[in-house]
Amino acid sequence: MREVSLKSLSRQLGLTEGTVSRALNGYADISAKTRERVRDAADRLGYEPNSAARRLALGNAECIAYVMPWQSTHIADPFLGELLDGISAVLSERRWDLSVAAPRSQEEEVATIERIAKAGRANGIVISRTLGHDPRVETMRAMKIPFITHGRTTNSDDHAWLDVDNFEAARFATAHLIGLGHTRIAHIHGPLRYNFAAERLKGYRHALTEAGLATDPALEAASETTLETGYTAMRALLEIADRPTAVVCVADMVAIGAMKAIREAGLVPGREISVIGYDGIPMGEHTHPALTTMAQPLRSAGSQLAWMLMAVIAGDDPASQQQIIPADLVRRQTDSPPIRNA
Amino acid sequence: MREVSLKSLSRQLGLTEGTVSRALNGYADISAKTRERVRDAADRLGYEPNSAARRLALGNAECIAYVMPWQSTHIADPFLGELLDGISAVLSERRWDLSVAAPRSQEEEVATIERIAKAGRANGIVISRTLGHDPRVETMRAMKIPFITHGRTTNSDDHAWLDVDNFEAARFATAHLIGLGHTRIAHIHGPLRYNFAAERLKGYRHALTEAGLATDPALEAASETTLETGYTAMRALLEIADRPTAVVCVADMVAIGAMKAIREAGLVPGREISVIGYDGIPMGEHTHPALTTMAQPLRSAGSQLAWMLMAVIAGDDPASQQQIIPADLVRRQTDSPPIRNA
DNA sequence: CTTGATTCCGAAAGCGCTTTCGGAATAGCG
DNA sequence: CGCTATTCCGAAAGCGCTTTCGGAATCAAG
Repeated sequence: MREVSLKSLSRQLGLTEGTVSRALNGYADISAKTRERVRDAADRLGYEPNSAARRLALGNAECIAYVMPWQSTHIADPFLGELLDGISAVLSERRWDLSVAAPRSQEEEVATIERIAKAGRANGIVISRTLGHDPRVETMRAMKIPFITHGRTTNSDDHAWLDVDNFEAARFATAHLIGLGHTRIAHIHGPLRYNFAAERLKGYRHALTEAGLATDPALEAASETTLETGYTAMRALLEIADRPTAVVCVADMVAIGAMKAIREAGLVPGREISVIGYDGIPMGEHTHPALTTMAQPLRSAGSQLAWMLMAVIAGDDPASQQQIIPADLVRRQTDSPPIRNA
Repeated sequence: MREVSLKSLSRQLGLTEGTVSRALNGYADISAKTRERVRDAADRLGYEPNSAARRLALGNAECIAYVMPWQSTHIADPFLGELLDGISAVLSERRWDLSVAAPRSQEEEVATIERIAKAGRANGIVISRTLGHDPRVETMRAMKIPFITHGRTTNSDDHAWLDVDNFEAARFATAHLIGLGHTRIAHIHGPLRYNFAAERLKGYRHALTEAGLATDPALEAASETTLETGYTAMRALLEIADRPTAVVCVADMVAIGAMKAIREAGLVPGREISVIGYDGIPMGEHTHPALTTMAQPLRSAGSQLAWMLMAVIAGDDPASQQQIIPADLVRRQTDSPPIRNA
């Protein structure tokens, strides 16, 4: 059960290594007959070219890297699996590899990217959870390595990205609540260094202004994208004088936390206080009451990202690989007209 | 801004490639002075050895692969991030890579493993969610590639694994309910092809027998590890003649689904029917009432797996790299003595 | 049957690195 | 001061594959 190499294969066939290699790689200067013969033997013996050797000879890593956002490694990201699955799906068609790195600090994030680029470990990089100003993007630009971001930055004109229309999603959710008759609408936003959080805040404000309503700093609460912090933020919002009758949340988990706070205050989400989440996580269907949310179709995000990055690697203009996807309002039970009290 | 290679580096230093390489790799036959000089230059120019070349020369992939379980890619695995993070953490210390593959069927799972092994793409493989009889394990054994499994199979004596004591966890949870006075205790189990599900079922049954209680097929319901199927399973359990007063669930998500069914039946989880989950997901703290569960410490599972696999790769006997971790009962609000009615 | 165009394969170089080996320069010893 | 150890580096081979190039064999055409 020796390792089957090109050498052993070729010797067994009475051919040269070069010939066998060309036969396997479909070169035209190999007769159909011997090509067949070679391929049969390769299949039969289970020959698989050594990846390091192939990569070296080709000068091609045949690999793309996903660099995890370090800040979100602790909070369980329910989408990570789907994302990797999607990326891997398109890569495996070409027999490329997916390599993932999990940096432990912002410095390491940048260092990791630099090393990947310098060592030629990957043909391209994908990152997610972009910041408004993102050092990772700067680094990848400087390294001149093809890349795509899941989420934009404030300066994303020249690179490839896939992003949800965060501004519009928050604007739409807020406008929806206004349409129901709400005028005191709060917003629990995420960390504003994240571009998506900043955009959603803008969208929220825009909807208010658009409707002739004043924005009120007291109605804007900060939170991480976790249940706990959403809970805390909502508790604060419940204490202000002129309590909001609705709240737009930066994420479903935050909304679930907010609902908990609302219930604890003796109120019912969707009655005294409407709640709209964002993400469309499965759990949202099963909360009490079921959570109304802005759902984003991320089933395909991974493969989409991979396709686009492949195009960039193939030489396409990165600026041509930019795609925006809409989020859709999924009405369940937490949005309703405000209760007219007394 | 040329790529900095060993050649360019050595030329700049007036040394041979071999000398520079040895200096960088800490060989003793290089004077301290030139070693210093070489390292300075390497740092300054940001030299990073080309990974393909290094791997080829070394005959070492410096990489381990994580092959995702294909069945669970669809259900969002909240632990995936932590797992990869943990693995990556120990690998990055040695500057090894983590490559992840996402097969799309059972055949592909095996084929993926074979290709990784034959192409020498990784020094070792880690898989999770083992089945009682797992073809992946067979394949890795046949390929003679070092590997570790997260979870045992029915035949795990000779390979490395890290696993929770599933039998004991379920036994303990059930015994705990018996201790509270319950005698009609149901179990919602997972797909029994999964070893963990089979083990937990055994533990549940053992606890009953141990206490002199009869096992009752009517009290055993099947489910996937999802909220929806847990809900469905519980609804069925609520319909049987002599309704259970407690239920042990194979997973927290299942328990949450069960709680939903219980509430919908006009009952209160933890009062009319006690519920014990398994996993210890954060969400469990925030359900109503808060879910009692058997929590497993998986924070460190990833790095643990990586350490153990590294040991096997280094030549340790795989049978010496087997570790069992206990699950702990976290009492919250869904376990209480049965209500004595009438 | 000769010439030129094709078809098909062997030979060899090279991808960028590591490592073994041998030899020049230096140091240590009597 | 001569000789054997030692220190330190250059030279070269090799990792397993791909690809370019050239040439022998086969073919078609004159």
